[in-house]
Amino acid sequence: MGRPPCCEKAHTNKGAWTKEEDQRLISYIKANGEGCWRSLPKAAGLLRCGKSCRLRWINYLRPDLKRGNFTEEEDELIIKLHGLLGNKWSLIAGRLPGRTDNEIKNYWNTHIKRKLISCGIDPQTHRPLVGEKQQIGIRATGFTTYDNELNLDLSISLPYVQPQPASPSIQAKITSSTLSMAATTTTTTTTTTTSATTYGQSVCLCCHLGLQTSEACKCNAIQSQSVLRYYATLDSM
DNA sequence: AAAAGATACAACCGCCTAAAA
DNA sequence: GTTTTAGGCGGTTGTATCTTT
Repeated sequence: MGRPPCCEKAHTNKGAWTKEEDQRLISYIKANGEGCWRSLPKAAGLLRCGKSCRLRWINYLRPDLKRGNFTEEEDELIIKLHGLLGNKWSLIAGRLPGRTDNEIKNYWNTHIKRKLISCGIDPQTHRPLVGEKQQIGIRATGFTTYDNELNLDLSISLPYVQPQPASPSIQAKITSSTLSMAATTTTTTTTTTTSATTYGQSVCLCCHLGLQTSEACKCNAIQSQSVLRYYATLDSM
């Protein structure tokens, strides 16, 4: 009973992929597209399990991968998204075209973590490390600055759509979205920054977390800054 | 120049959920 | 309804490469 396994574990290769294996995988997916990883290894003539093929393709072979160093903008966006989402690497990767969750996770652990710690910021909580407050700037809003390099100002927003007369059905759709984040990055915010009034009543992350009384709550000061912001409608709470 | 230590990242592991048998 | 696996995810490890001593 149950599904048969996709491969015999004893007869699958492990470890680093060879160029030949890569080539087989690429050719197969080019010809047949991504699909059933379960049947792919056999069909492509690979002695690998489907899971391994999927990982190799997604993290390394996909043609739309960016590779190369992360830009300052990407750094900043990762930090902001991490502050909002935590270790949800796949969600973070979804906001960085051409980057994979694995790549971002590695980058976070090897670069950004250290960068934050050196700034006196706890990489998990995004709050000042104990006894480090004097080393960093604390803005009047209550948000921390990273030696004036990074802005962790966070709020939640719905994806931007062209403003148009809202029909009742559209309004219903909009308000039913749950904590959907704006598809805006620091590289695209110049044209897609969403104001708090785009979809009616929205609240910032602080409100969402029940921290309305916090100094960090800036619901009333969200009008026109071209930084990444997130909003969620009250209906979605 | 060699050894030791630090860093970067590809790949694996284990867990969870949904789907197939 | 139950069992088993695929697919997806985050955490961790192994190892090649780089830097420091």
